Amino acid sequence: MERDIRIVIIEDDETIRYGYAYLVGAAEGYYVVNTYASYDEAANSLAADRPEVILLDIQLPGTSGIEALPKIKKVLPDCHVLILTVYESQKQIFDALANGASGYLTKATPATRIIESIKEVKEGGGPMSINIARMVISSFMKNQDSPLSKRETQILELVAEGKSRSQVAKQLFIDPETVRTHIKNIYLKLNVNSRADAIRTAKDNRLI
Amino acid sequence: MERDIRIVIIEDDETIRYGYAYLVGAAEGYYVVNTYASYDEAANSLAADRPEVILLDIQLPGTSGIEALPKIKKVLPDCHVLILTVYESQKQIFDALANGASGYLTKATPATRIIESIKEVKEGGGPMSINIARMVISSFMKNQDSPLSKRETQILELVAEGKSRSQVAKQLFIDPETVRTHIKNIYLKLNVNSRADAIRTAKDNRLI
DNA sequence: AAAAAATCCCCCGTTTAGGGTGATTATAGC
DNA sequence: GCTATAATCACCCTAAACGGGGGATTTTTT
Repeated sequence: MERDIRIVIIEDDETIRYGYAYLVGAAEGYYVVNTYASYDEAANSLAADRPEVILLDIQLPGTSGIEALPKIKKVLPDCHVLILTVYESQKQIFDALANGASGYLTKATPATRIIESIKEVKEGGGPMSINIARMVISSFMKNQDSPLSKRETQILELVAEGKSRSQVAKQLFIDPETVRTHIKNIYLKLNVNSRADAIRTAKDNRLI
Repeated sequence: MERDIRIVIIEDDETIRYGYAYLVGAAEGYYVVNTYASYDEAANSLAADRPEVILLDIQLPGTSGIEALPKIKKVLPDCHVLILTVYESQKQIFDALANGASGYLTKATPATRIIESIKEVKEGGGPMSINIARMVISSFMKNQDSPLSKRETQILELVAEGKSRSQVAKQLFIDPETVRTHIKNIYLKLNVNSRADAIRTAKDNRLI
């Protein structure tokens, strides 16, 4: 028979902390080693706890969840960390995953799903709602109703790569003067008068 | 009692197609309306099939899965599309999700997981392995051992925004000549001699 | 037929870029 | 203490690029 999965919960809200500890601890195959109200409180005991999975709140007093992540990974490199949060903000998700989190759960997630998720990350898979993935992707998608024509967009993209008129012209097999006219029109449409402003405006409105 | 979920499978490999059709069709609550070997073959019948979920192969003869996606979404806007593929290439995942796919399954995915996934996407959630998400994220992470100093990186980022020396200088409260020196050193380190080349090289190596 | 997009041309003056060569200061590593 | 790296500023130079005007043609789309 398999050993229980060792779990640590770091969450400042007492109700949620005890709730999770009870729910997860009651499930077969799961052992909640310890719970803490903050990372600072957990820091010295984590190594001794030897958790395989940590449920980590983002909003913590003192060291935030994001800040705690690399520290945790340092002492427990093989430990999987599941982030708990109320908000699904894009930046949070990015930061968490970039700092080594294994997954992301909102506090609305039902207990059964959390228990599933713990098992999944332990086995190498991972939970992640498609909505979160969509947010990531949407940040790459261009605005559908851009004031710029296709050609103008294409040229602005090259300009945003730092290319000069003549470099753009060569790449598109057109005259530098044509590139120039396009850039003039882009400036008119975006109401700017420099490359930097055009790039900034275009990026802000996701035209490029 | 609930209606069965109507499913269509589009997959050129006959073995896989029949295999999936059998496995999914045998599960309770799932009804495989039709199967096709290509999108071109399916195009005229899809509206009549009224599928709620489509399993769509990426590599198809004629119209590829990626090309088919927007067409499918046009006639069946509420239909969820799960992409089937052998390769987890970053570009494929991006394109698929950007074109409206609801999820992404590799062909190694066990049948039970596929059936789960169909239900999940139908109910609004979605399957997505954390590994895929990581690939997305990793494309944003900067190289840890960059040859560029912090200041150089910072300046190159501003240059990549189309800013001139004087604009960068103003923003960083330093002399344009200092900016220039930094840019020269960047060029040296990256072995380039133009802004466009520096930006390209830096982006290729994820320095910015 | 009208509008939008894409192409090219010439005027002008100002700014910028990039190569070369040098210096000072502070910080960090050996 | 010495050395390397980083960050700061200076002045030489030329050629290229930029942006504001003006106007024109052609193709595509509506």
